[in-house]
Amino acid sequence: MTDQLTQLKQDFTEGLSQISKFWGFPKGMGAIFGVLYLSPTPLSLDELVQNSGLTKGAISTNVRALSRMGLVRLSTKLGDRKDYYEAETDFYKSIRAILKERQNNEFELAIQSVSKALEKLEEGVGSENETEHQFLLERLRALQSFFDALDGLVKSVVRLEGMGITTVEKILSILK
Amino acid sequence: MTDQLTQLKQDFTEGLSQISKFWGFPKGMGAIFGVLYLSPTPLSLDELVQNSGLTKGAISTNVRALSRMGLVRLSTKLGDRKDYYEAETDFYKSIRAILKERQNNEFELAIQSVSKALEKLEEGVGSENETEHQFLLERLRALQSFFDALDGLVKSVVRLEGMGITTVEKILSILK
DNA sequence: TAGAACGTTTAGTAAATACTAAACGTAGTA
DNA sequence: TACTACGTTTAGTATTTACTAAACGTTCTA
Repeated sequence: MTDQLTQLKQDFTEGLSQISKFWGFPKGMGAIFGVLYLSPTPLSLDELVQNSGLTKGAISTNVRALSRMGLVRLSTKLGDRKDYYEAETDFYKSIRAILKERQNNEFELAIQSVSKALEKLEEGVGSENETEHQFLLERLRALQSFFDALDGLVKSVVRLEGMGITTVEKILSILK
Repeated sequence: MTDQLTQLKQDFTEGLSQISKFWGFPKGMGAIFGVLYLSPTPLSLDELVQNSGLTKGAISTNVRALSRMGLVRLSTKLGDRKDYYEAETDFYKSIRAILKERQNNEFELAIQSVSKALEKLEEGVGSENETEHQFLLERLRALQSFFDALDGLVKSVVRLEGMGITTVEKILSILK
């Protein structure tokens, strides 16, 4: 392999590392995905060690996270007990998986914290000061309906089966 | 103010802190926004110190970031040299501002790293091995067109003037 | 049953990040 | 000019996070 090509691949995975970090994922996750995405064949854990510079442990945990998010698929060879990993190439599918993953964790909790507060207000907490009570009710209700809208959006994207470039184009046409 | 109400407010800002962290922003940013969002009147830096538990320095920098993202507005009183801050209540407006902010920074760079790699490939780097060269071209082109689609989406959202709940509903109707 | 070849888990460490405390700059005020 | 009231910047620190190295458990093989 030419040095230039090696360099190109390194730059690419470096770029993906940045993207990964940017979206709040570990840098290494991006790097691992990058290596897999540029590989024509599935790679074993040891091959990933060689190509990414990370150690087994790090790759083991990161690759598991990637699998959960649907960005990486596990494959095996008959008579070979190694695990092999390959990059998912349908990014729209991945988006759905990632949203689904996030939905269950922190996202739902965020919504709950608002509705919990709202509940208490409606039960009468703080109603001694009527104007403030009214103000808080208003604000929290507005926030809740915003979250509900987002939640609905996320849920319907997660449900979506045939999402792809045409879906994006349809949305674009709405946004004028 | 009742203890219950104080507690409710604290729980709420705690919740916003979590959300903030989740989306890759400092925890304190969420807390500051939470305090402002629950205040009927704009607050000064010192009032924020009292209500958020953070120090002046932290608030100064966080509030600036919030301003840039359009989540907080600065207001002043005549004959008073303090700065006063209030929460933006139009969240759709905020989304646009946040996307705009992010677009210019990391997001664009990510796209560039892909197209840079693609460029080199098309200039012939790595073409000694024809099948691999072809493979890499294919993969990078797919990734680039995905990024382009996202970029278009983000750009049109940023441009959007009257975004609101109806926009969300329109999109929902498309997603069936 | 012993050994080898795996992936996983853990304990410790390095690196990144957000904060505090205090110095600082600047602009109003006596 | 000196003093005060601000917001900002900086240097240092605490906390969090992601990683390494190594121990570990399990499964296959001789």
